[in-house]
Amino acid sequence: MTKRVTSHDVAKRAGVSRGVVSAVINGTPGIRVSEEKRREVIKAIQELNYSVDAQARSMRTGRSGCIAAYGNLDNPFFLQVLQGAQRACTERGYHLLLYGYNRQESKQALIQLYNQRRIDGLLTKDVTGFADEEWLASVRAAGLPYMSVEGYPEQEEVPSVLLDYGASMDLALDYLYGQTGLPPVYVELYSGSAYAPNWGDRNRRSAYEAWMERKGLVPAIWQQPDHDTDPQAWDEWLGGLPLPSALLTNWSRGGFLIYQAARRLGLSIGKDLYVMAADNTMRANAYMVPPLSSVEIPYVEMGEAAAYRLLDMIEGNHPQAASKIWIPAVLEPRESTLLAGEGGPQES
Amino acid sequence: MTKRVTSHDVAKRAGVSRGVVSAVINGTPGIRVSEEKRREVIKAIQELNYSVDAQARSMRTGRSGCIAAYGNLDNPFFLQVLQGAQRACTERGYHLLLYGYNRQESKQALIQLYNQRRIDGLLTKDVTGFADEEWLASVRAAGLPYMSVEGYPEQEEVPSVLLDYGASMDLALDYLYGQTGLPPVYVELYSGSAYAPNWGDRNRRSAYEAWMERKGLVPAIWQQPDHDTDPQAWDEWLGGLPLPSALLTNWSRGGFLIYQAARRLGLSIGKDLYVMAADNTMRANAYMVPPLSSVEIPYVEMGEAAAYRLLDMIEGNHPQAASKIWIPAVLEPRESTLLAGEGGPQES
DNA sequence: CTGTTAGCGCTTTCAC
DNA sequence: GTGAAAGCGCTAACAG
Repeated sequence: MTKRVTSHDVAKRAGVSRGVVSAVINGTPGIRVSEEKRREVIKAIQELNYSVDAQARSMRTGRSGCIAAYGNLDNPFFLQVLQGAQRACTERGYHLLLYGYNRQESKQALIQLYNQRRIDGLLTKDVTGFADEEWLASVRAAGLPYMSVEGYPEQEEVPSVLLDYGASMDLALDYLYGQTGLPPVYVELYSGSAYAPNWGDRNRRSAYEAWMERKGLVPAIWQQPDHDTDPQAWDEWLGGLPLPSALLTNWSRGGFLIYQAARRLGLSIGKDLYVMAADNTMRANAYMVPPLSSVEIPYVEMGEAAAYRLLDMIEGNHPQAASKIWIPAVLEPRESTLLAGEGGPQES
Repeated sequence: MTKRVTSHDVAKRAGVSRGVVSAVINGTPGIRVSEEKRREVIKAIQELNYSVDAQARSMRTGRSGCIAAYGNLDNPFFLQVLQGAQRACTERGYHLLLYGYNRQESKQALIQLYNQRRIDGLLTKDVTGFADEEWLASVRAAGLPYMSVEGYPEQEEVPSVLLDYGASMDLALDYLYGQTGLPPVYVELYSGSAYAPNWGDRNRRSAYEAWMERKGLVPAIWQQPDHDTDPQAWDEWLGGLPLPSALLTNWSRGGFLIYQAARRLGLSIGKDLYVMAADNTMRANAYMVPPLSSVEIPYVEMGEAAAYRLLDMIEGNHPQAASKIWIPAVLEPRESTLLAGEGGPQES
């Protein structure tokens, strides 16, 4: 193992002192260095193939240059958040550490990471509407710079990036109604055995009701559990609908269930039924047959926004503005809402 | 900002010297410390809420305790690889840094990371059959411990984790044939304008041919480009098939295209056509209607295996065994290959 | 404006 | 078996 090249070596080679080398590399504000010496230093760095030792620098400066992202690694959305965060980190010269739900390694371990000076800040991808006071208390006690994606919608003082679910419903409803002229029926799935909608779904539902009211239409909501689905109930309900009908479901899985029921009943999506989803949890909307229209949550953008804000907090640039960042949903029109004449499937 | 608690403080409080503190924390082999003092130290650590400064430790030891994972953040599979790698890191006390295809920040930057002592090793998720001699040369020159997932299948000396595509085809074909008793037709998609199958697809194809030959069946291969698909060609081909037929496609996207054509022709999957995919690139097989049977690549496991091996290399535990790790594919039977009587959709 | 120097907090060798 | 001390490589404060 050949000895490591240090700033000392560079200084010697360039005929300057180590402080100058450091100043050249870091562009230290208060330090002027003549053009000639600067060139010497750069030349020496290249000739010796010198790289700054990240650990030594971090030790000296007290900054690790890393932030951590924590989330559910089973959830494809988390990858998008990571992508956004990664982009932001690269641009700002930071590094991104990845942590996921693992065994029972609690979130407290993330705070340890900060105490160990391994990270300068933390970003978590939470489930919509998530909030945990105890966790917040730990974060504050540790002084850890922190951003949540999709968490803490109702705690104004907690920095987080949120999607405006109400606006996303309006977007979907305007589109669906504009396409079909049919009063949209809302298909609301819920998880677990009892109906207990999370923050996002509560917003969706009330946005639906408000939208219908504005149009002078009467809300029609069909509510079903996500698990242990009862095909017969779906068939009866769907069979009783006037044809054609326009359906908007809160989760993309609702689209899957509707497609299945339609298949059993011999109904055609895009002719008998127009279907749209208010999210893309399955990440499969584009692959359904026919592809399922939806409004989607731009997780990449959310991750990016969260990371930028977090880095601002770390570097003390945080504009004391509101701590919430609101991101708009994106409309993705696909075939499931195309009228037959518009390039939809030929029903021969 | 209150001053940081150091091992010095702990030592003072416990009435020992700093070396002892370090020995207690790290369980340093060559250093015996009396049970009493050990207890004192642990008590002091807790009372002072002391955490080791990761940077200082790394600086001293020359190990960052981090590895980097690099891959395409647009690709959901990469998340699975990450999940496996993360699991391995957690278990072995390492940390995982995430890097992705970004702007033109070339892979060379990853080698810089090693020169900066920011990482101890690198894992890349490559596309199947990927190989890049120039990159390998850089890696070797830097002495960077390195593992590839799915890359370098034909360079025995490059450590990588690979899927046995031949075996995966046998698995799929045995299942499909066992279910249906029909000679499987192979639907082979390729990307780009000219047919230039990658390593995985070459293996798949020859495995198909060999399997058919073993059964005394005559191979039937329908080859189509993945992009700019020609619906009419698909319709004509599919319409000319005897019914029922059993279809195996190399990519799950082939399933999508088959489903679309079937829909146009009014054919029913699970009755007229049995369909199966040899991978799950779209990550949507389970959400197709009906759900699409497939053999899938256990990327989580591959990521985990790669990370463990990489950590072994870093820590010098690498058993000089073969550098290739072969992982078997996993069969996922779903409705698209169920005979009608077996719980498939009721075709009323 | 440039050079010297004092640590950052830790581990590990070396005396005791 | 235990404690003291020498750095790891860097940056920033301070002299010159």
